[in-house]
This record gives sequence, C-alpha cells and structure tokens, in this order.
Amino acid sequence: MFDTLRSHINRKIKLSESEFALVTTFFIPKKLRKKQYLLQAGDVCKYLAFVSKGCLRSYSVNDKGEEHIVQFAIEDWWMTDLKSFLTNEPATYNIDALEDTELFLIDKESQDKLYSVMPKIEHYFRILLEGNNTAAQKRISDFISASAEERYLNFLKTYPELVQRVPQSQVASYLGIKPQSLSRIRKELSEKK
Amino acid sequence: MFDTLRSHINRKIKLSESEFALVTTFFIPKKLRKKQYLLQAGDVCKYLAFVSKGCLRSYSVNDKGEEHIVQFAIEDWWMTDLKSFLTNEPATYNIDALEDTELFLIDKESQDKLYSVMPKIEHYFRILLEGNNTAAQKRISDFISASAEERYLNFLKTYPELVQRVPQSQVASYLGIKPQSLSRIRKELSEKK
DNA sequence: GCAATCCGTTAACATAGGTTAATGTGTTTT
DNA sequence: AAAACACATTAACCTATGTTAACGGATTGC
Repeated sequence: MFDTLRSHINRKIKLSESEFALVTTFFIPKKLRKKQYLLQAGDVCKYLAFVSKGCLRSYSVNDKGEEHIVQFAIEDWWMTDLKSFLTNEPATYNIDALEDTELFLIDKESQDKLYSVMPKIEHYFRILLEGNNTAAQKRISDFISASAEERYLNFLKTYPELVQRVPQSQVASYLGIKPQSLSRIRKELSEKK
Repeated sequence: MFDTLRSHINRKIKLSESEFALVTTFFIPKKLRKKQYLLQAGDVCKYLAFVSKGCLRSYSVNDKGEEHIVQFAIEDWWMTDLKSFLTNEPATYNIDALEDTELFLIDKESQDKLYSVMPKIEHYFRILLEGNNTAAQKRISDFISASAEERYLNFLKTYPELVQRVPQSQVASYLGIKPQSLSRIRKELSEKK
C-alpha cells in the first residue's frame, strides 16, 4: 500500500520496518478521479499530499478567469498550497487531478507530531525543502533571463515524462505563455532543425 | 557581535544563553566592501551567509554579459547559491555586496554538525526553508501571470525598504525587465494617478 | 576640482508573444 | 450515430517590452 512513499523516504533517510509502520499511521490514503479537486482556492489547504500514482496540478485563476499552472506533481512528488497549509489562511491556488490519481495525505498537526516522535522525518522534509528551493530558484532564473522558446526547451529537458502526459495547453500555462504561442514556437523549432 | 543572528533565531525557536553561545562558535564573521564578491560563478559556494548589516545580491550572467538578479538580501536575510552549497558543484550565480556589508558565514560541514549537536537548529532551518518556498512560489506565480507593471507594483508593496536602497536598474533586473522599460512603466504610472 | 563613471530618462524603431477567430480532428456524451 | 466538447494549429493583426542611442545630473575617483 505505502510502497511508493516508503521507497521515496528511504532514498533520503533510513527507517526500520517498525519505524516506517509507525510513519504510515499518520497518513490517509485518498483517490481522486480525473478533474476532481483536492483543493479549491478560498478553502484552507489542510493537507500535504504525496502522489503515489497519477498527476496533479496547482494553478491560480485570475479575475479574467485565466488559469496559470504553478506546479505539476506526478508519482513521487509532494503537492500542497504551502502557504495556506502552514498558516491556515485561505488558499490562493486550486489543486486538481489531470489523471485518476492516488495520494497519501497528512495534515499539519499530524506532521508536527510526526516530527516530534521521529526527528528523522523532519530531517527528510528539510532535505526535500532544500531540493524544492533549488528547483524554484532555477525556475525563477529561467523566467528572468530566458525567452519562451528557451523555457520550453528547458522544460523538455527537465521534465520529459510530463511532456508525454499532460496536454500541450497545460505546458504552455506552466511556461507562462498562451497555447497558440507554444504552438508557434514548436513550429519554428521544427523548421529550424 | 552576534545580536542580529541571535534575535533572528530566537524569533523561530528558543535557545538558552549557553546554547546560543555554542551556536556562535560555528559561524565566521566576515565584512565585505561594496562591490566585493562573496561568490563568483564557477567557484563552489562554500558558505551560507546571514546578513547582519548591509545588502547582497545574487545574479547570473549570460553569454551576452547580461546580469539578472535572482535575489537581494538585507539585514536578517540568509543568502547562498543553494544548489552549489548543497552539492559542491560550481556555482551558477555570483553574489556580491551592493553596500558595505557584515556577514556571519557557516559552511556545510559545520551546519550538518550543528544540526546533530542541536536539532533545534535543523528545526529553525526547516522553518526558514518553508518560508523561502512560499516566497519563491509567489514570485513564480507573479512571473507566470502578471505584467511587468504589476510585478513592479507587487515589488513596491512587498519590499518597500529595498526600493529605497538599491538602484532602480537593479530592481529592473530583479523584475526581469530592462531599466529603460522600468523607467517607462514608472512614467506611465505617474501619469495615470 | 576635474574627469570619469554611474544612473535615470526619453524617444524612435524592432520584435516576441498576445488576441481573435477560423478550421480540423479526435474524444466524450447522449 | 449525432452532437458537443477538448485540443492543436494557423493566420492577421495588436501591444508590451526590448533595442539603440542620445542627454544630463549625480557620484566617485584621482
């Protein structure tokens, strides 16, 4: 049941059978159908989610109704609206499923309790957060200094699995451009080479 | 000497006098003159730096020689090239001082040792990383969905101190636009209202 | 105190990406 | 099987931001 989570945690820290058995008691399994929400903007984000199978996206919707994808999460990724999760403020992002998806959820209180009964888990999340920070840094760097075409090429290189799995319009949204523009960029790229 | 660091840490966790005295032994004080480098791209980033006084910036330089500011750090902020610091790979960013600056430095081994002798410090950094992640999320969100004008207004609101302290051209670089464009945007804003 | 440099402004022109709208195709719903 | 929908493509036109270049005031260095 918790195999995916277990092997992900074991890649960063070492836990015994019984320690991991204890860890699992803090998580709630949950399945989402394609298009189903895990979180809607305005609600408080109560859970941090580990994707065991499937694909999620988090996105904002502005006053014109335009969606902008902030993050994708496939197998072995964690997803939440971190700010809302940490502060209990209403979420600014929506999270929903791009495919039928299986998750393990943990709420903030359980997580804090887990930290205190098993400090190695805080260590695990600290390492995870470091990785997230470097990835975010990279993405910001890209937005500051790269053109849409360069960002698309970087995306292809960094997340080749995702390109196969999510509609092109969703990739465009993640890159901060319109689907028509991505289509044009792809055409130009194919003409170049 | 370590007052600024102490009060910053004490805002997140509680340390006794003697605990904090131990913590300080892990840090190296350092002063930088304006324009002096803390890190040059290509070198390995050995230190995580706490700004006690002054102002740093981290930035990339592309093949055309254009600089793009990834982050500012004033009093009470931490600065590093996180990826290089964690992996010992050559840094992709430069870090230098925009003002005469006073720092406390810690290297990776010292930090890891500090985590093990004082787990509360790992807790402190975990909380710090969470805050960093939410700020990065916000900035990415801004790049995906906001115009240069909106990003500038957000910057004014979020970092009013910085607008006073750093040259406008540096703010433009942080926003991902050219100084001339920021100048034009400011003009349009002043005409509107 | 003078020269050099940095910094912000402005303006004319260029371009990447947005907008609108039409078309085709495959997929879901009924 | 038909209708409705989701998704990608293309094209003509529009706009925000980039580019190049010139100017002037302020600051820094000698």
